[in-house]
Amino acid sequence: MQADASEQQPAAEKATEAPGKTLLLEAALRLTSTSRSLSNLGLRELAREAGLNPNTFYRHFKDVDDLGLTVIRQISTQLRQPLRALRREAAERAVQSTQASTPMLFGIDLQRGRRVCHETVQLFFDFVAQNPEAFIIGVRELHGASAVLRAALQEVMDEFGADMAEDIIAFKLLPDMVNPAVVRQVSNLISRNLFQLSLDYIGQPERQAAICALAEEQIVMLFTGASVLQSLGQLKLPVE
Amino acid sequence: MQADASEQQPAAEKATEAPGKTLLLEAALRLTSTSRSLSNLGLRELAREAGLNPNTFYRHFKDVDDLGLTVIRQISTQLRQPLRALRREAAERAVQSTQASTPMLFGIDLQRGRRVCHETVQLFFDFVAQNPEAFIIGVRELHGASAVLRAALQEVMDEFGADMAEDIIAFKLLPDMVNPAVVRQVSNLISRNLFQLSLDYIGQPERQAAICALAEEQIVMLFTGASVLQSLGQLKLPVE
DNA sequence: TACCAAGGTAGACAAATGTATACTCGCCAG
DNA sequence: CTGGCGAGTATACATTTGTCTACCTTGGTA
Repeated sequence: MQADASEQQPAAEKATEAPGKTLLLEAALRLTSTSRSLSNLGLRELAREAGLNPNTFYRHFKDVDDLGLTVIRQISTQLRQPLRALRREAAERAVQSTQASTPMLFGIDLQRGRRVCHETVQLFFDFVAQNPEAFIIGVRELHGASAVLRAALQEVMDEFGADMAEDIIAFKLLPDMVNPAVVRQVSNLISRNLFQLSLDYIGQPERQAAICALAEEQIVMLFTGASVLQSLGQLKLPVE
Repeated sequence: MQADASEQQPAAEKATEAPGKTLLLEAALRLTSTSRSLSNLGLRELAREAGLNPNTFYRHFKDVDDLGLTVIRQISTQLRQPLRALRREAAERAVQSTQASTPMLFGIDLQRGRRVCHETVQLFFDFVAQNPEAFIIGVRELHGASAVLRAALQEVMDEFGADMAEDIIAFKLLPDMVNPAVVRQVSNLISRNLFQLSLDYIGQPERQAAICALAEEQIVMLFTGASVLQSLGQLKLPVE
């Protein structure tokens, strides 16, 4: 705790990280996305994959769980803002091509909703294709054997859901009358589902178009259902 | 096949299997639902947990993956028919208490739908509470590290989804006009989601009521959305 | 100049793992 | 009675793993 500002910045950037640490983290990504699961990769195997001495591990991590947490944090920051940015881009792109005709239905503009949805899903899966390991690890460890990692990833997923809910409200993709709590609920469901679908997308390249379409339909269904039910006063609010 | 009276079943009615095999399978259930994941439990640890000699493993299984597949098959037969039976029970129970007033909406009977949904979800989560390990393992290995187990479980999940779709059509829970392919799609989504929620249900006993309600709302939303969109001709059919 | 800490390596060791070979026991058929 | 067979055990061994202690290298700083 002193005025040494040259390095060691907590949550800023990973500007100057030890090369070994980076190598280990990359090795973890490689191994986990193929053979192993984060919770159970040996530190020796890890070092081997990274081309380092086993003991180097101890210089940077305490546990394997410690490394796991680091990976998850890294993934979180790697995905979160880009996903938001991408959503904004999609929304603007869709709004931009708006015509005058707006046949409303229970307070929802179907045409526009579909367009936003289409763009968003498109960009989302492009993004998935560019960061496959992150998604594989994310979904895998979300239900993995390690309680610590599960909890951490659960939190990350919640953040993603919250982001999405915020954006939905900001862009008025659902009618104003829909309760924010319901929006959050829908968002959580959608983001969970999108992450699951991302694995299919990665694993079955021949079905990519179908998967996109599927995701789109599901989202539109949920939005429609929520709007209709809300406008009929048939929606029970999520308790606590 | 024959009336051999000499029976030995410890806790479950496993026809006439070698006691060691049963012990090993039970041990696998115990270990997997807590600490480990099917894909990576050692056969020695397994034998230890079962109170057996390590080599006994080889008498019954070739690999750990072999054992994994056995466990999955066992889980599948353990869940599939009971789940269907439970759904029928719920449907009948809900239909039985039907009054005359049936305010239709886009071809869907909201009141009745809600009742069936409520009963089904209720019974489903009761069932989850009675077979926690099966659900934990199911969801965990569905995204686990072993490709073989993943594929096997994916197939199981598809069967569940197909069952559900059949029942939805048989019980006319969605209007006839809704395309069967769409029904299947909705069913898959719902069953995926229910399995995910089952983990929350198991892991957070204090939120059980909330989770039930959540599941219910989500299902109703999807059904409503599908019906409304279909009746407006706004549903794109899933390709291929 | 000397120092020192961070990053990385080397070697060693007990423990655990997967697997092979060989043994035991109870059972039913001939 | 005997021989084979399914199920379980005992022992052994090479490999792999996590972890400890000690050493080397580098760049910055007092």
